[in-house]
Amino acid sequence: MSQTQTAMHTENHLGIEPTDPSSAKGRLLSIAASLFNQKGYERTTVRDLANAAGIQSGSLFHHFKTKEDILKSVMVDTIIFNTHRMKQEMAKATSAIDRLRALIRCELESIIGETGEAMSVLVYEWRSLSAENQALVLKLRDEYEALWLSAIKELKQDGQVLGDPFVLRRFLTGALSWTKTWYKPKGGMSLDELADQALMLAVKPRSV
Amino acid sequence: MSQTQTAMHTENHLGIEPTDPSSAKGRLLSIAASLFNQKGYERTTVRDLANAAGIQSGSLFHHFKTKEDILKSVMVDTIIFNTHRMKQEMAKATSAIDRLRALIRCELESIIGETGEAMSVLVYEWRSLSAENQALVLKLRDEYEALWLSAIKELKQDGQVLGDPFVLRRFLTGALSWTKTWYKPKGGMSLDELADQALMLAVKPRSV
DNA sequence: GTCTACCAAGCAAGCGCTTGGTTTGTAAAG
DNA sequence: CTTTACAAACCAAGCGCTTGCTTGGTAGAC
Repeated sequence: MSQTQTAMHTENHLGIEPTDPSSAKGRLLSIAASLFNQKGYERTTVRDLANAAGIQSGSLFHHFKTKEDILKSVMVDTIIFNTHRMKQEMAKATSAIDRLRALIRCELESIIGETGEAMSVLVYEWRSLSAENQALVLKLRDEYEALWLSAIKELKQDGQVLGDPFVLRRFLTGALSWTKTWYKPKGGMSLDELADQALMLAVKPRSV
Repeated sequence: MSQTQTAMHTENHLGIEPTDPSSAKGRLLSIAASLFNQKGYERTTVRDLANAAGIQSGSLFHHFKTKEDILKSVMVDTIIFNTHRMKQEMAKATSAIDRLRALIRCELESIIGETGEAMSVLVYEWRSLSAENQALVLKLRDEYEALWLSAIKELKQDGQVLGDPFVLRRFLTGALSWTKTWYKPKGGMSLDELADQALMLAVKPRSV
């Protein structure tokens, strides 16, 4: 099941290892993320996927049990990868507000950067998962969300944010994920500037 | 094409009339909105729709040219209806901040209230439209968005909002549409309280 | 007597997935 | 170095089913 893992130590609390991106399976997952993002999961056929990968449609089922298994793998890999990166960035920050800034930057990076297509799939193709796979993804998400809530609650205690931390996190989830539909890095605004505008939403003006 | 329209004057600047909700066609649209929202457009078959309506699948094509025509009608009707309501509420507001509050309340109402299922379809099933239908919906959306931008720009001139108005509107779009996934009216928070929390995001604290 | 709303039946195309067999990469055995 | 062994990766073909949609016809309303 698990191939030789020479690189990063990216295990999560459930003990699930991400797929090696340079393996054949990993290449298929990145193609799948791209197509699922462009056309949607249901509109993407196994023949589309195979065609983009340059193989026969039946050969996909050597790597994955079902089509849904491909979708699940895209989602799980993305969460694990981004949770890992976020933890690393959080550790570097020194103040409460820097921690929130790091979270916002990481989330924007994951949405707009290289894992962006997979992140969109994670948000938009949720309903196409079976109940069991939804539960699995949800469990992985919990770890990710816990990081956000602890950072916001810390700011709340310092009196630097208004309103309910849970509500604020959810507003931010929506606001940040939606950037995918309109933000273009070449449009004059850098990702850091975008992150600062988002931070402006969350935090009281006098404290920024 | 257009049946006798005794009720509301809900024409828009493109001259498209909404479907009468009490007609057979209108009933089908509300069923379609519900199923498209639950299962997604692609996963919903014409047989599912017909079954929920208590008719044969072929009979659907007496009312709509294609399956996509059903999706388009759901979306167009929803935009026209909500733009109309928003204009009415805007006219009642007396100050700039009240106008923004009215916009937020209207959008939340449209997302969480009776048209909520259709609004979700509008956001999530965008990709399933052909290019021509996407352009049509986009044109209707422009009128809706113009209302938002004028209200935010007015506040910006008074110095009551930070950051770029376009960016702020887009953050709000995401934040508000995302409420669909988590907000439950029975959970203790009223829609007005939710709207106030959203207003808190947009406007400087000292000005609320 | 025409029009709207519907039914019953089914077609052609496309779907996810299976099957049995072939190629390719790797590594120990001779 | 060559041979043998074996699993991983893939192909070619197609099965059984579901899909959106069409067709020719009928019941009831105004």
